[in-house]
Amino acid sequence: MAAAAPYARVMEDMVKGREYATQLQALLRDSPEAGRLLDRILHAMSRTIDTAKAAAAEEEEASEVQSDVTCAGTAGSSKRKAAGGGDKRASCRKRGQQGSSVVTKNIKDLEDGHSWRKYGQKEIQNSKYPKAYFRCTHKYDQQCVAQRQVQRRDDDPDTYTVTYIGMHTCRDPATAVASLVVHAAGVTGDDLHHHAGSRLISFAAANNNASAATTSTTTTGNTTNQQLAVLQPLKLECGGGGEQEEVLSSLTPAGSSAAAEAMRNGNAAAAAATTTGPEPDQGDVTSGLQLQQFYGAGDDLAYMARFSYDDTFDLEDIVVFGAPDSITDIYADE
DNA sequence: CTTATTTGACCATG
DNA sequence: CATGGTCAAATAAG
Repeated sequence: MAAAAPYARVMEDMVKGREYATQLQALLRDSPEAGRLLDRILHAMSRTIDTAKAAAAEEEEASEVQSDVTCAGTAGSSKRKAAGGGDKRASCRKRGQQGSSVVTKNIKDLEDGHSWRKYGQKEIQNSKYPKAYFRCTHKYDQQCVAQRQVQRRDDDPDTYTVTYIGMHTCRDPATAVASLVVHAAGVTGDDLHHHAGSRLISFAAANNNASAATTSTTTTGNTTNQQLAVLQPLKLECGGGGEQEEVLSSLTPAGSSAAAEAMRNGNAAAAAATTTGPEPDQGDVTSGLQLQQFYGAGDDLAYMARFSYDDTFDLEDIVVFGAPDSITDIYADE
């Protein structure tokens, strides 16, 4: 820091701008159009900021964002050592490689669209708040290696420093590359709450067909409970030109769970539980599915949203097909 | 019942 | 040996 390089200034302004946009969004949340636009703005700004950060981090090891590569390789690991649970953890790091798998960022909203399972928490020296450790829910049934560490910041308890380690290799419909057709048919129209308190959305069947898939009701601590119903995907796309595996059909999670069942149905929203305690102490929140903002316009339009990864693992680039609207996620970075 | 979280103990590393 | 990361038994939640 110290030297206010042009980069720093630009970054500062960008961040400020995004912050203001976020505030504006809150004020304009009653206008779907405005909200949508703001979403786009925010998304664009976030991307710009991330890109700049990544670029800067490559040149000089900045203190905020760092990208390394974890050579997890074919780390089978996970051998249950009965008594001496010794895990040799080889961490080879390579630098300058793209497709970084370690990213840290400061965010206010812990939701990131992935389902995490907390496996530990530690008090950290010089930090007021503990650090929470998460692994992908599908670590064992799908060998997903993604991990996340969350720590509330000392200076700004409203934000968390989140470190993402490893990329998701799971096929969680909520997180993996998958296309779904959803339909914004707010049951009452009122169901389509904007992100008043929570940022969940309600989807309903695209085909009017009442065979609505499972409706997992996510109850946020508050009175907001909405239903998520996702139709079977009509089409599956691969993300980012890379050859992506098959469809989400050959999933064989060992344990028969609601999630597995839902997946079999191609239902993405299965375990969408968004726990937002009145005051999450620190990262101890397990996130579920969320398409964040969704300003569905018409009542009969069907939208197709596609999730794909960024090289930075900045999850969800939601693209909407066949609809004027676009779903964008709001990312309250930094 | 199954699955998730909590939490102290254990382990690796510098 | 201090620190941070993970395990796993107990417990909570659904």
